[in-house]
Amino acid sequence: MENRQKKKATIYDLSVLSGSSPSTVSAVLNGTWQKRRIKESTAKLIRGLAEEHQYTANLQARGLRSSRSGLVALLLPVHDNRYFSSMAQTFEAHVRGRGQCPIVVSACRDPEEERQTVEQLIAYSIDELIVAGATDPDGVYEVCAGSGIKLVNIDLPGTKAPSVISDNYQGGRLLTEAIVRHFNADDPLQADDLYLFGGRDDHASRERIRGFRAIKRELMDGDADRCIVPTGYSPRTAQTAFEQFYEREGRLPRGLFVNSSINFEGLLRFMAHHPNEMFADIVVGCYDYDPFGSFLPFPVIMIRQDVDGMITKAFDLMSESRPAIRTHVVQPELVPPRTALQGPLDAIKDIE
Amino acid sequence: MENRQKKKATIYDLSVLSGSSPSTVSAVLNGTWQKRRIKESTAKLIRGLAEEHQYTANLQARGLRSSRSGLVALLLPVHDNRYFSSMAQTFEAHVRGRGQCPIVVSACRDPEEERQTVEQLIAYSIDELIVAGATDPDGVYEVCAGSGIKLVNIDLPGTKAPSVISDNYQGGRLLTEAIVRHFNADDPLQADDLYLFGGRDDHASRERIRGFRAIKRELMDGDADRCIVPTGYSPRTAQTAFEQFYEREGRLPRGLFVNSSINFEGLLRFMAHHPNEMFADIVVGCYDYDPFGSFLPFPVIMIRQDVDGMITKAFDLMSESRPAIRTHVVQPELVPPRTALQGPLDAIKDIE
DNA sequence: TTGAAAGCGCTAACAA
DNA sequence: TTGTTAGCGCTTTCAA
Repeated sequence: MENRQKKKATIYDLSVLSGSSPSTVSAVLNGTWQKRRIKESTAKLIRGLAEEHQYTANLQARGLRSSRSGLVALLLPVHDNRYFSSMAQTFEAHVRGRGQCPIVVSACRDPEEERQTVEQLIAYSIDELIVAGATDPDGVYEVCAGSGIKLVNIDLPGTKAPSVISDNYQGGRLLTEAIVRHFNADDPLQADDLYLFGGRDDHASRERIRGFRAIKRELMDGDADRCIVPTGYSPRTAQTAFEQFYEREGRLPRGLFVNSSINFEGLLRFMAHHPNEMFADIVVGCYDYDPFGSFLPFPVIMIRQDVDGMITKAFDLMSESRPAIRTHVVQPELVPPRTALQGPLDAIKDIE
Repeated sequence: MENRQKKKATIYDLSVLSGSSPSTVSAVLNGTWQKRRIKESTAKLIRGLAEEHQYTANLQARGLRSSRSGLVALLLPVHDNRYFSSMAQTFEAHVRGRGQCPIVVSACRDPEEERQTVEQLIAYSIDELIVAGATDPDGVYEVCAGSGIKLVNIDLPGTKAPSVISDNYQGGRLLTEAIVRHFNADDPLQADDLYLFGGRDDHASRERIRGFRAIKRELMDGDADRCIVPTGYSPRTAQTAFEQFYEREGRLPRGLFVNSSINFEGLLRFMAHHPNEMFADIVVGCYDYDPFGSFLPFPVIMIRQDVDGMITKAFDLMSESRPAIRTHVVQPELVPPRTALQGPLDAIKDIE
């Protein structure tokens, strides 16, 4: 490591080298030089010097001075899940496209952690923030209030900032109906054989459950309000719920509405302890799309939320000066079994 | 929005309110007050005021002054994939545990984008950087050189900074052997019926291929060097490769070593156009674990890389003052079909 | 067309 | 035990 540990060049270094003042150098290097009517020749000289000395602006200094950082953050519940990871992927592309710097962090669905994390982000003077699937969006708002940050909720709505969410009611309907219709007319699914597992008491779950019930009422006899087992968003608790059901009934319901791919992983854990035959005549609907999930040995119908649509809408709202505090709804898409959809990775050019 | 848009409190505000000097306030609020022998009572007073006025430090200012930011970055090839998203999840937990602020960004496996992104991160004065699966780790090093940033490569090794990678040779052997042994002795897999698809000319692929060939030589007759189809890391190109093979041979190989879950998605796309029966007697080995992938209708054997082990090792190296420039190897794990492993999400406490 | 100078909020000598 | 002071590197009036 015989590298010159020499410090990074600053505008002062360039100012000395070029014989101009720091402010001139600054203007040239941050693009405001046209406005300052700086001579093309000085500009060129300075740019050359900057190149030669590998100048890069100190963004902390710039941010401190201008109280904006160029940082745009996405706050996720978790990374490790195809819904949110595709959201991160899409988000990054958008932010890069606007010439800003994307940063993605997760807060584990813990309201306190959400607030603390956002507080940190604010301390770094991030300019804009998209909060996805927050447990307490309004709590996050409070933290942001007065900081001048642009805030949009996504996936789960808040009441203090504009929100963009999926049409979970419609999605719930679509998915439930697809499950029901997947059974043959000669052996139709009964209402008490169609269960919803997963989710919790949040807006998305409530809406999906509402859709689930509505379809049950429209298409089936029997009590539409039963057969709902919230488990929270965790594989473990979902697994437990499936185990308990199985313990009690000696089998699984034939129709299964699983309220997120995370909960679906609970079903995988259950499957690991039981032979494939047990799932021979089961139909699963999963709210959220996972390409591998779509090809399991039983029919899996999925809902893909329009992540790109939601992110796009969120940035539209960001760029409004004073967006209305309302909730925008984006339509999700039904995905039949054995379907491999294109994803955000397909937008990336292949290497080699 | 009748919120006071009043500016955030600074140490000067608190200095006035408390009657102490800014430096005292600063010391109290950043933990160096013990060292400065500040009276417990003044400290308490100041902390009270800070609380009351919701003071939070301006981290840009602190970073500018101290030329460290508290930011620790992870550079990923892509987000949208269970290997890297679990890496992000694990990384965040580690960084949070050290009281720093994690930020995760992706660079699409593009060497130029990798360098530019890192340059930006440096401009924000990040303190430490983990570069995962970089196409050009040494290029990234060059950008970091002289910036004082701690750098560790992970997943794919470099020659200029310490690296932590999986034992891809051993993993390749494990996986290949498991595929071969999955076939019955009365109808064993032939060498020309065992193909490796995916990957490209990087260290990981080369090592896996070396393991693949070694096992072929040890366990099978025939040419061990054939049957290798690199496709790059993209679903699309992998799909094309499968299609072309099928076009040519009228079937798929019975033994399939797929060089990453991303390439496995290419196989999914192929599957979407062909009936399940075509895959009836196929055995797939996938280098990388995906819980849903493990339960597909044919036997899928997977390799799970020890993400937590690698991240832990990486941070160990970071904390060494001058770590040796060498490559540390971590053992991956073979995952039999139909296995639902615990992941980083399981470390998160369940809500509700 | 350019320069001088103030200051963003914080830290860390050095004084007192 | 605490205050004074000088910047960190940049932007941005205001003057020239």
